[in-house]
Amino acid sequence: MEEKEQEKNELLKQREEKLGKIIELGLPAYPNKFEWTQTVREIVNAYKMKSAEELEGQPVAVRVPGRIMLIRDMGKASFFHISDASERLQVYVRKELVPERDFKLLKLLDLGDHVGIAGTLFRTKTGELTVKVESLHFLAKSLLPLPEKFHGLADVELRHRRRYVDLAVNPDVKRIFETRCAIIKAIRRFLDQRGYVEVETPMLHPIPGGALARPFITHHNALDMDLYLRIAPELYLKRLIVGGFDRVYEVSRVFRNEGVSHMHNPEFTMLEFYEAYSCYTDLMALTEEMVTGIAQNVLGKTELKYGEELIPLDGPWPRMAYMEAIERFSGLTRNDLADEQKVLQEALRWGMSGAKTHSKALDYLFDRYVKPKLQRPTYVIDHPTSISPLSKQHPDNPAIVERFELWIGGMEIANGFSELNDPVEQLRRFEEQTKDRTAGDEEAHLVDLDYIRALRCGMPPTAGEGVGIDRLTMLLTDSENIREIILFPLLRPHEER
RNA sequence: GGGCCGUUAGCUCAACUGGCAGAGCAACUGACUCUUAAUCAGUAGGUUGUAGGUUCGAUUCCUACACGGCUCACCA
Repeated sequence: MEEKEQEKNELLKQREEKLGKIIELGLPAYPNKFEWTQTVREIVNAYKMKSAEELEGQPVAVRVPGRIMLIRDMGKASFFHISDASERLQVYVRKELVPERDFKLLKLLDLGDHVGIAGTLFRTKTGELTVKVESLHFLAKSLLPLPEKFHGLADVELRHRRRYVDLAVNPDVKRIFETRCAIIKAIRRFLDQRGYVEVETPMLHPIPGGALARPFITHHNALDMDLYLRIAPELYLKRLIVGGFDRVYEVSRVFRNEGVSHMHNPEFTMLEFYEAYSCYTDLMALTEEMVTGIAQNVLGKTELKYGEELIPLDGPWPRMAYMEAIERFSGLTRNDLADEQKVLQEALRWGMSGAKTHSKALDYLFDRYVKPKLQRPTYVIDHPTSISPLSKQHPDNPAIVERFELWIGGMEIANGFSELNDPVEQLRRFEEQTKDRTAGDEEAHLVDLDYIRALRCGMPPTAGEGVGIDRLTMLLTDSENIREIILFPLLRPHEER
């Protein structure tokens, strides 16, 4: 059994032997520190435009760490590339130019090893920016080989299971996550400038609320109580509005115990923000400014390429009432849509499963007919009250609410509304939801009596909004699968071999 | 959860109708002091996802299972 293991890991054994020889050279196996002055990316950015003559006239000394990605050994001289997972830099080692021990070290290096390079910049005769090495420093060994230098790691499953390898060999992957970071930073900057306060509210909820979704259940031992991983921070943020934080936001993880797909990961990141003394039209204007601002900031332009589509973000973004949108794209008349039987039939014809209510069936038709058409930024507004238990009704029509969804590239990017602040009406809505739940709708909202108490204390007129950071990132990085923009997406565990 | 497709060397992929499991890269040995996926000569590397079945013989056909991709259903 053990012999078999050893045979299996021949590549591992070879590299362990090389590490042994490196130790024999008197070098530490895992040194603590390399004093560096520049990163690979800094060097490439700063000197990529400098000519050979400029580099020769004013020699640039560098000390740069990196991982070996490619070796071209020619006996008494050797070229290799080091990488910081963003950029690559060529390095040239010549036997007569480095200490004897460094040259011996060179022969013991493998693809994937971390090294520190000290030397000066020059250009080879083919024009590539290169470091002429004066000393070579061993930093850490890669005992397992990196994937092939040309194709890299292509297997999607392995890329996501072993993100560390994916990142190391595929520079575009690191770029996507840098863009994700830039998006979140731009959002914070945008809201901070407008007087928003960033807050943190509980992730462990005694009553899950703020969205229509099934929660994850967990348990607190000392208190012996079940808790739910939050499905939305909404109800806590509005409690803060009651308390006098007029503008709050939270960027954080929410958890929904639903299916997994190219658009859904069980944990994902939401921005939610609430602003007192505003209504939903104010937030539509704000969102337009924020999203175009982020695109400008992150991409340097306001036109997106998403899959086959070219999507200009220029405003003003059209607003389309929910019922009118269904009418327009389904070809059904207003009277048809008012007829519960007709709507149910139409939805079942499309493949809706199980018994559903009139409004659920309408929403189904919306997904089927309208959603794919909403490539350019569009606000769908004024949803039915029955599917919006936390939104405020129109003053002149209680059947619909002051709500909007922002659709771009066929994806729902944001959802906002004027917040319902009437505790009596809110309790009535919760009780409606309870009926749905009794009828078998596991996603229906639960009654949160403490939230009702908060509303009774008086919440000012307020508008609030949630933005799916993952979807926004997909849009801005032209990613079709949510797993491309989540570092460690949920996967079934796989037996290690 | 349903349907379709996939899983072969460390990585990327071949293998016709069932007939000795192959290449490139990586690795190893050697040559090479400006290379660009360096080149040249040689070597080694496999329980073909797992478990059964059919067959003289299975990477190939059948069944089940595991994991993944696409898609449909539900959700953001």
